Amino acid sequence: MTSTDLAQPAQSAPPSERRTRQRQAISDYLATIPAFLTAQQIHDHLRSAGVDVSLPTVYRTLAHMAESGEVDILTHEGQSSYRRCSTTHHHHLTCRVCGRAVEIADAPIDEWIAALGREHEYTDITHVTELSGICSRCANPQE
Amino acid sequence: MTSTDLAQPAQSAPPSERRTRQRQAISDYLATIPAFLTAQQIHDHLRSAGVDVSLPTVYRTLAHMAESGEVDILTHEGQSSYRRCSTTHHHHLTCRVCGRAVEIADAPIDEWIAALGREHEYTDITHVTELSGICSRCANPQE
DNA sequence: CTCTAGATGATAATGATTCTCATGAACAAA
DNA sequence: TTTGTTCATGAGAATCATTATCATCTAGAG
Repeated sequence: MTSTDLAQPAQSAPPSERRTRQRQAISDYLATIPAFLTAQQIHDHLRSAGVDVSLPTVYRTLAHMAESGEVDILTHEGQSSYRRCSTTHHHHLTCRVCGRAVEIADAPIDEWIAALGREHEYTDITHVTELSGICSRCANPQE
Repeated sequence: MTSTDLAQPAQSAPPSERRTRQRQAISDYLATIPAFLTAQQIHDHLRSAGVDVSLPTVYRTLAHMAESGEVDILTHEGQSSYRRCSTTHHHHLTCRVCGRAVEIADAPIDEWIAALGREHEYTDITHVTELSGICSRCANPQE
């Protein structure tokens, strides 16, 4: 942590990111699910699908994926949920019943935010917007 | 919850809400602070100000106040923070450095949301928007 | 095949929040 | 003012998601 850290050979090594059975399984599973899931739910599914993976590994993998932008994190009542996502800035409209979510671009908000920044003299503004509703499928179950 | 709820004697008893020393102290303190504070922070302040109050009571009181709309709850990294607020629907622009927050009305967003609902066939949409930035005071500390 | 850094699993630790339950105190009524 | 009912409080334990520890394993380079 001092300025005399060992001189790394050419700074060449971005922490290697090994492809393991567990990471592959988690990533594959998320690729098929369009809803937000908790680490527990992901773990439960993989176990019942015969994939032997520990809960800490699920958390560690999700943390990695979140860091690299592969998943979004949504926090609700003190619990985090995860969902694969695109990498551009966007929001989610999540169904409160089934968890199905659609991604929403945020163009109209950006202008509004820029104006607020000027008005209140805040700089470097970031925003988190989460939308939830009832999707058509859950609103009309018998259709 | 059904249409045959018990006929309350004149519907006269809204759970009584006693005014206690502890609740008064918490409420008074929040009235003076324009930033989001954790239950811990509130508890610490009150204790060091000589108010004898337990942490569970702080949590209980904040829960009551949140239910009645007297405070807003902001969740960050699994921790909740609380701040007195006005009762109309609004958002916050919070300083990432000092926590100072300003309330923002949300008019422009409502229309956008209504349009999204129609487009994706989601009904009954609610939204949470949190904005954070750097306030002018923290951006220019020596001024 | 060997080597080694990074990955994993079992387990314990952490930390915010909530619950339990015996005791204390508002406040309405006498 | 005194009493009685009921809600509020405090101390401590319980919960529960998440993270840390550490010995063991393994992907992938050479």
